[in-house]
Amino acid sequence: MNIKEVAAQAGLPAKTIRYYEDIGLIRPKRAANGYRSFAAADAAKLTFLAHARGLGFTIEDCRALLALYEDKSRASAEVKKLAENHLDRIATKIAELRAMQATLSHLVHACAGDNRPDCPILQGIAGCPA
Amino acid sequence: MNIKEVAAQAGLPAKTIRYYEDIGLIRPKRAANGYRSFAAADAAKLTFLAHARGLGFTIEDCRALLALYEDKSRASAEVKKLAENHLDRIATKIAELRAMQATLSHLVHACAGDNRPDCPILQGIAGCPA
DNA sequence: CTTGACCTTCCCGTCACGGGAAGCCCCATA
DNA sequence: TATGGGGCTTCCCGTGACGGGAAGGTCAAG
Repeated sequence: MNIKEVAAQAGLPAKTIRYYEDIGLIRPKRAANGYRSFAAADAAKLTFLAHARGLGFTIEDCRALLALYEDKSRASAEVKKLAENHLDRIATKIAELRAMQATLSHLVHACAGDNRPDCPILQGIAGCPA
Repeated sequence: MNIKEVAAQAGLPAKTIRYYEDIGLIRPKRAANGYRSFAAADAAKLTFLAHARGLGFTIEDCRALLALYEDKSRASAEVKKLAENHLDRIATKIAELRAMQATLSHLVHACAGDNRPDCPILQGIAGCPA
């Protein structure tokens, strides 16, 4: 399987797959002409990576998850810890965004948005610490 | 006012202030010894920038907002448009994070987290497209 | 034989800075 | 006066996770 086909299967750009090889997440074999030759196991790893990245895990998290995925004897407690830490990060990020959203939508609501030069949004940004 | 003092006032690292000068957001004068010399107007701009960045605006948004802030004759409609676009981006980002959160917390809930080697989280990542 | 699609490596650009080196400058204290 | 310790300057590299694009090899079809 060449790179384009595995890319379509995994739902990743070819560039990303080359990058994943660069940083050691996958190790596809090479054909005689130098082309990467992906086995079914490579495709499965790439699909796994695509999903894990889609869930927002960092590359280093993905590296750890992939190692746990490959090593069937590992306990699931480690996986759960990684996932729970990531859930914490997601929750924190959502809270930050919601704070921004609250402040900003308040300012937008106070702004008439007409041709008057004085704008409550600008004044809010200038004066309000968040 | 030297850089450290204005940094404390604006709530920004000195490095960030130098960077903002590099990319043309501010233009502080220079003292005879080459030190940056910040006037009150510079401090106000930096405070404005710190708040706008705190609300999640990109640097280029901040550049536009700063121009509008400086140019008192501009209409507030432009500001409102920028802010509303940013609110859209925030809402989109929150939605993405919430989708990740939903999927992942579902998987975590299904995982006993004990010493058994088969982990629903790993299987979920391997099999589920998001 | 040529064309066009595919593949390769390599290098630079992204965004918004942070770290750290090398080297002035200024003030206070011994 | 020497010296020490900050503070200031510029400059360059690194971050995360790739994307764009150049230069060039390879393959299948017509």
